[in-house]
Amino acid sequence: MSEATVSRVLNGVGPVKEDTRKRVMEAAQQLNYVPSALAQRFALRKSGNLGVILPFLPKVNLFSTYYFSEVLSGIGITAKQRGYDLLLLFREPDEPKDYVNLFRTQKVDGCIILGAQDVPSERAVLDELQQGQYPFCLINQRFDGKTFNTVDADHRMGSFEAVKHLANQGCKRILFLNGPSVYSNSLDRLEGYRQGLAEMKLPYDSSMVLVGNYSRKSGYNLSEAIAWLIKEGRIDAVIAANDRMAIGLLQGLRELGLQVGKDVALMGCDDSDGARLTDPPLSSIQVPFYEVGCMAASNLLDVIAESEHRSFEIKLPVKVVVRASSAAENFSEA
Amino acid sequence: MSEATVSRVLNGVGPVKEDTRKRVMEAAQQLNYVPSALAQRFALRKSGNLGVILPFLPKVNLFSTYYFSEVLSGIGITAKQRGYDLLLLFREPDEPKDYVNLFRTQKVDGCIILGAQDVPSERAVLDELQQGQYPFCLINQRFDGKTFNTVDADHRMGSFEAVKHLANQGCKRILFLNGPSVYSNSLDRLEGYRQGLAEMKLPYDSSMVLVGNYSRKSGYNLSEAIAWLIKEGRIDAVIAANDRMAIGLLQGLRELGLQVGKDVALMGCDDSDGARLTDPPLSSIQVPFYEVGCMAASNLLDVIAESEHRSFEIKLPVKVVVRASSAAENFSEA
DNA sequence: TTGAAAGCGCTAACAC
DNA sequence: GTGTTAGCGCTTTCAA
Repeated sequence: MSEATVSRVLNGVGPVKEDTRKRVMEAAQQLNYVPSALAQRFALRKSGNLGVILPFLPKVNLFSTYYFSEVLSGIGITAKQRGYDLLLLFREPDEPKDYVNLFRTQKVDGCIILGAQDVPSERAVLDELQQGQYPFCLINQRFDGKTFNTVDADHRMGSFEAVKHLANQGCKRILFLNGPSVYSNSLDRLEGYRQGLAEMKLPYDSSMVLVGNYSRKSGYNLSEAIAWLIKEGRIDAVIAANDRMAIGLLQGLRELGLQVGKDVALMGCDDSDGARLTDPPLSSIQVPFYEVGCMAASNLLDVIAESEHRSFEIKLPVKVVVRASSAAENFSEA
Repeated sequence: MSEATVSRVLNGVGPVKEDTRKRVMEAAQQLNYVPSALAQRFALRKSGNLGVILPFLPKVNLFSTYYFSEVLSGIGITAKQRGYDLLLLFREPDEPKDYVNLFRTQKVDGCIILGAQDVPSERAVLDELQQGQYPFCLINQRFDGKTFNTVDADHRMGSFEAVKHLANQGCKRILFLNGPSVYSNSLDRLEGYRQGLAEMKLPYDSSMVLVGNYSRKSGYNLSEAIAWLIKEGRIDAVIAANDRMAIGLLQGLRELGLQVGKDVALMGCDDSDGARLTDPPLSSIQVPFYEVGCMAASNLLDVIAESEHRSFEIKLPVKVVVRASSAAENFSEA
């Protein structure tokens, strides 16, 4: 029996007589034979790997581990179903981001980039990828003026709905604690916030937007300033652009003698694990991170399989999750 | 110039005249040439991949994402430094755990297994790996009677010190809320707890050990029973075998009108992100998960490189972190 | 110090 | 339907 026949049987391609098929299968069983993925992939000139690029996470995680685990699981499960392996790539602070070499060395057939920032160096590298026709997909980050493949959540709608929710609870002056604008998230959320204020006919001025860096500490550090605004009656609600900042703020406000959910309404974004742990529990915007991961992997693998140059920009819906930190019955204004 | 020479230059092996070395390097630069890792690995019959096997995580994470991110980062950074790529392998509930095929198909040169359980099927598969001389390493899990490569934290010492700490705060009757015994962690922690009680001459009887499943919910569900014990004066402190259960318990006790840190002292284990988010903040046992990951990767890669059959069992120290949930000045007993 | 050539374990034309 | 053969892009003997 020839090598080629065995290959045909094991890959289920080409015409094979049922009888020989059986004999091959039996022999393989007997000899305990499994084909070498290494050799297969070499012969096919395809790595069979989907690369996932993680941003550098300093000791104090600016990104929540929750976010990454969810997205990663989504990608991992989807890739697996489609016969791909997941290559996890950790970025380090100093090193140049030569995503292109990942492809040129044939380590990956496609890659998904997490935590990208809208800065010139990143734009340059992504342009290079696109010019090389290397399949890649960004998660949770858009680049204005570019048509990179993206899977994102509808963050604009999220803060829009958050404002509406707070307004319906009786809040009149809502502060927005945003994150850095290198993340398109931040811009989207800000836009939704302003649209929400307009929709609900609530006042806005630029002093009602503060900026942190998405860390818990940055929320905590702003708590004095925010406590003052609350005590002065200048604001009666806060939306933070992620849960971590909201939690930091909540802890800071408590230390300053203010009760979140009573003296002020508070909402986070992401609906991470932590939102359920605080006292009071934190209202938040639920983002389907797992599905984001699935969509990214699935669409990217489609592109790879079809080797067409279709591109995609997917936006998944989010949902307001109301908990005690913003429930009307709790706070004085209502 | 021959193929062989180029190979020698790029890999820095064999004798090469400095002049030709330069010419090769320049040419490579000019042609923008990078060798195909795929072909290299095929020729060398080494995948260049370190596999990391993740346990199946159902929707409600029994394992904390914190734990995995830390361990994974440690593994990832170490592997990268040593020229290895990380292959992330998600287990799924039904599928057979055929770790051996990972090696036979040459997808990995070694693998690190997270979240292994001491159950017959897992033992069988690990035995198979060992008999096949395939290099692997367990994280945070020992198997009695086996000499598998392991990197673990000194969980026994952790709960031993936790008991001592609580005793020093004036606690006299300490309940232990353990996790399932398929994890060697749980057994180690139980042992440390009992040794600690003995050391501090505190009473023990089997009714002082309860068992949850490491989820927040399981801690929450036991809060009624535990509240009763507290109100009866039967216990004045609780050590939970992980933070998640401790946090669930804390939330449950609060709902039942008990103040943790005042009516009862509480400690968790793992010192996860969540320990800082609760009110009061949770005392816990800090485990160097990042270092655990580094050690596992580094030792396993040594074994692979030396292709000797050395085996290792490493135990890293832990540290009690005291926060308000167990601080003497807060609670009535002191 | 360099080049020629064999071979790693598969797949895919192509011929039978 | 099945076998023959030529690669895939490297590394590594061996000879020069």
